[in-house]
Amino acid sequence: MNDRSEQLTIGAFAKTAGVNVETIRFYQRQGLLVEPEKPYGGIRRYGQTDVARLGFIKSAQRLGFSLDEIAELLRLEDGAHCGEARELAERKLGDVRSKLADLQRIEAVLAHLVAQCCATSGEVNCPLIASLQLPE
Amino acid sequence: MNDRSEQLTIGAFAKTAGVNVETIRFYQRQGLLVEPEKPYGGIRRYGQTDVARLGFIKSAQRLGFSLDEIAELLRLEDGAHCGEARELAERKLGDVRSKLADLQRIEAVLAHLVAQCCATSGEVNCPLIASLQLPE
DNA sequence: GTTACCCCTGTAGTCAAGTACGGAGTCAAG
DNA sequence: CTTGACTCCGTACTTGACTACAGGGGTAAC
Repeated sequence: MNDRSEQLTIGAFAKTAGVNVETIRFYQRQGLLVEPEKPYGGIRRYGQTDVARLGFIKSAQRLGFSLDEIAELLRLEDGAHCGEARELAERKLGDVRSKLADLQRIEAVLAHLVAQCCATSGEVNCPLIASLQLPE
Repeated sequence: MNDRSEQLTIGAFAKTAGVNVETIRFYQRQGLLVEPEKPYGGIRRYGQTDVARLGFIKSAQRLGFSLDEIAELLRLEDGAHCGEARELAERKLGDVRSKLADLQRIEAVLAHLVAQCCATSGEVNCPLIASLQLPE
């Protein structure tokens, strides 16, 4: 896109993204982030697309995606062939939707719990657990 | 409740819940599951409430809750005092809602991607990443 | 020109969450 | 009353995801 934004050293990149420098190197080794080529004897530089990509990794991770799964998600953009990408996307979409359903159930129960708490005191068995026989 | 259901050996319990026996023992050590007291020189038995509880643990885990967080959630039922429980529940509710928002964003983008894939071929930069500058 | 700060590469250590295993005991079937 | 499957308990190993560190080098400011 615009080369102008390729300003950040790895340290600045890490700070911007709120992660450890070592984490970036680790992701590079895992193939989640690309190491920009470095100028002769010089220092690698990072830009906004890298920051965005790392932000995405961290977000997906908070939702329980493993690094391997995230790598798959990322491969959707990194030029995977069309059919393959679509299939992958559909599978992930299924995953995501079932996670959504789980979370919504938990949300409902927690909200209920907050509302009911201190209101009822006769009940003993937790609605949280009771309502969470989720299908695998 | 009904003692009749306390039938399962740890092996049967594990099979029912779809986990490894060792995982159950591990959760007991971590305080996520209670070890039922065992009859003199005998074998411990597990019931439906244990199965449900374990199911809950696994569900919460798939959503990215750590075992420590799950332990907190479980403590909501296990006789935490009311105010404390409510506070915890509210905090978790916040977590859950932000996870929901993240997931919904991912869902939208994936769905879009599946729909668009093979339809457009001029675009290069991934909407997935572009749309996922989530606030921490 | 040396001090401070950051970069590069590689290897090793940590922490959470299991998973495996060895040795002894239990229990039901044949 | 022994055999096979299972339980109990403890300890050790593994995997995923970092995190730290050692040893070497560049560059910019003083």
